[in-house]
Amino acid sequence: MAIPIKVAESCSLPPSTDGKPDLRPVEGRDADEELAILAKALGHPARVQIIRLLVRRNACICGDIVDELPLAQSTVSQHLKVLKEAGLIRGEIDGPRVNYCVEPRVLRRLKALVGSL
Amino acid sequence: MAIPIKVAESCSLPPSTDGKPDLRPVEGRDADEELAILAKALGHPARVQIIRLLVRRNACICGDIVDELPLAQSTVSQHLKVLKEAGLIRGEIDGPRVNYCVEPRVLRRLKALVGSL
DNA sequence: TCGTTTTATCGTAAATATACGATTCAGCAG
DNA sequence: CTGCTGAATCGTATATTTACGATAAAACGA
Repeated sequence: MAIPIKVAESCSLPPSTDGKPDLRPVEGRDADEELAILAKALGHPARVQIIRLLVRRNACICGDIVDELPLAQSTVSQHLKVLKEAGLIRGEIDGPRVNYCVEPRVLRRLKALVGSL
Repeated sequence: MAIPIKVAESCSLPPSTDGKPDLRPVEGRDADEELAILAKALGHPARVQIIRLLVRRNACICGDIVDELPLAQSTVSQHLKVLKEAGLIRGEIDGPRVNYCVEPRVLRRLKALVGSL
């Protein structure tokens, strides 16, 4: 008998107001790899803080993030890059500034993956 | 006005059959640090696989885990150590073997922390 | 006691991550 | 065009992670 692969939505916590449901499986090799990538990106206190900041305020200028953290500008930029490469955040160019915001879909995906454990 | 610090239970997903609720806050510097540690421990595909294995089967002999993964015994042992140091799993000595199992409390804690994002 | 089995630890090489200052790049304002 | 501001990237030093084989340690069974 085929093992039934779980799909997301096993826990639709915050009633998830926006976006459509993510139908990709939350188990299997691909899901494991994805979860590992997302978890790794979150695996540093500074990056957790950044995500928290971006969730609280809807979006945030890079400079404001630098002000909130006790780290050099270049270091914050590196952390932002890690989060961006994992897909957790997005940066929109706004004049000379860059406005960062979380990717709700990916954050939801992370929650679904962790929830499946 | 004081900012209300969130406490866990914002999402009590799998009806959480065992154990008492974890009343520690899911925000703040300590929570960030804790989430970073747990996420980092999960930040490798092999370790995600191990956790999945231990959740599926209730517990698992170290050797069985080695059999399931395409890695050397010493490497698996190292990954187990990382997970153990993060508190996600526990190893009980059973004769010459070691029986590993997840720490449900810590796994629940991780879910609460991720859910708070 | 002597092997056998099972797991942990050691030693090590290669890769990645982390932090910083210095520099570069991009987008305005004048 | 020139200079200013904000952000990214470079260069670099140090630390951590990851993988492996080899070795040690622990718990039995004969």
